[in-house]
Amino acid sequence: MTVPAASGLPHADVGEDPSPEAVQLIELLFFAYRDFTGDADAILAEYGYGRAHHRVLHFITRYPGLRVADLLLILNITKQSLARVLRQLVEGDLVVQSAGDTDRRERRLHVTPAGRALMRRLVGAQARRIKRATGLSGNGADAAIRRFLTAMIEPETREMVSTMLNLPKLSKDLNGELQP
Amino acid sequence: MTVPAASGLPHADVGEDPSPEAVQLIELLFFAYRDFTGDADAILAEYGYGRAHHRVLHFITRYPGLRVADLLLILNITKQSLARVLRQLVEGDLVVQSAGDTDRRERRLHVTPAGRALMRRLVGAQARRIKRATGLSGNGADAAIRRFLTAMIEPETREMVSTMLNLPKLSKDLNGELQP
DNA sequence: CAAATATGTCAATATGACTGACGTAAATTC
DNA sequence: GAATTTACGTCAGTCATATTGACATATTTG
Repeated sequence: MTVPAASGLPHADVGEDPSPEAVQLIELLFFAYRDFTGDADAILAEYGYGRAHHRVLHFITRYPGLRVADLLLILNITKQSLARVLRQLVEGDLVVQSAGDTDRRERRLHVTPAGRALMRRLVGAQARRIKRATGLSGNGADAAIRRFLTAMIEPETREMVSTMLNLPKLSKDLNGELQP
Repeated sequence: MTVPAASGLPHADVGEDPSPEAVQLIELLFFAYRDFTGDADAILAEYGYGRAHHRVLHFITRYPGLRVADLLLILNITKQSLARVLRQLVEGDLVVQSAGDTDRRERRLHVTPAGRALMRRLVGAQARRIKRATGLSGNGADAAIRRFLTAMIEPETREMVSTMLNLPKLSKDLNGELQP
């Protein structure tokens, strides 16, 4: 398989110096990510939701018992931005909130069966595309791709992602929930 | 190097079935793309531009002499959406328009020196991140990553990207411009 | 009890996208 | 040469997602 953006566009020209390989990857990332999110967008549109809802639903599904503050850290948005999306998910009965066990100010977030059903559809669509892509990428490509994407993440963010659920407070609580 | 999202989050849970590897890549894609665009966002903010301007500037830089219609196809947006962004780029003297040689209805788009300067900064920042990431991904990872990202693109889009500048009309005109 | 924390909410604003309708100039077709 | 099509622009209204800033409420903690 050849690389479209290169094979088809012999006369491309980006400034002076920058490495053509990097520029190629910049374009591939743009198109790949756009179509990747497109899978989910189409499904979400049926429900009247958008990407923001997807992201929230995803992380609540992935890390049940997540608090609002955790979501804000993960998504890197303001609570005002989150509020509307989260309210709609709760109103749509995809997510439920409950006061924290030890700290009743906290709103622990959980996905309802309906939310799980939607997530299955979304993950299904996106996983299908990813499976196809990794399948076409050759043997052992999987690890290389994971390393690449991981290295693309801002070190700070990377650390946040990896350590977030290990933070004393959150980890303690989550373990309590997940290993009862 | 380990994979944060996996190593740090042993208790993750997404629905029932979906392959953990795919789910992991879904998350990595989210964070990787967010931080990747973040590089450019920070620079663009200095100029009062946004991602939309970046995309337009990128493709005009990459394919000089592009027509408005081509941009609409590439970006998959409406002309009304493009109009404001393009107008701002022209007003900001980053892009110039000129009537087509053979068809004077066309607006052939070109980047000005100022536009090139901005693009150099943007590409520089993004290329740096990509270089770092590919560098950390091991030998031969480059090809695997390109194949993966290419395969992630919707086949239709993929074809569009690869053939667009080979279309009789555009290819002819562009060749005339690029190989005078 | 006072202070800090977790969350919610009101209000105003920006960006980037959309639909629909209409206009204009130039090329193409009959 | 008139009619149609094409390339592009523009006006108007809307929506989704995000922002900043200010303030409210409940609960925990020192």
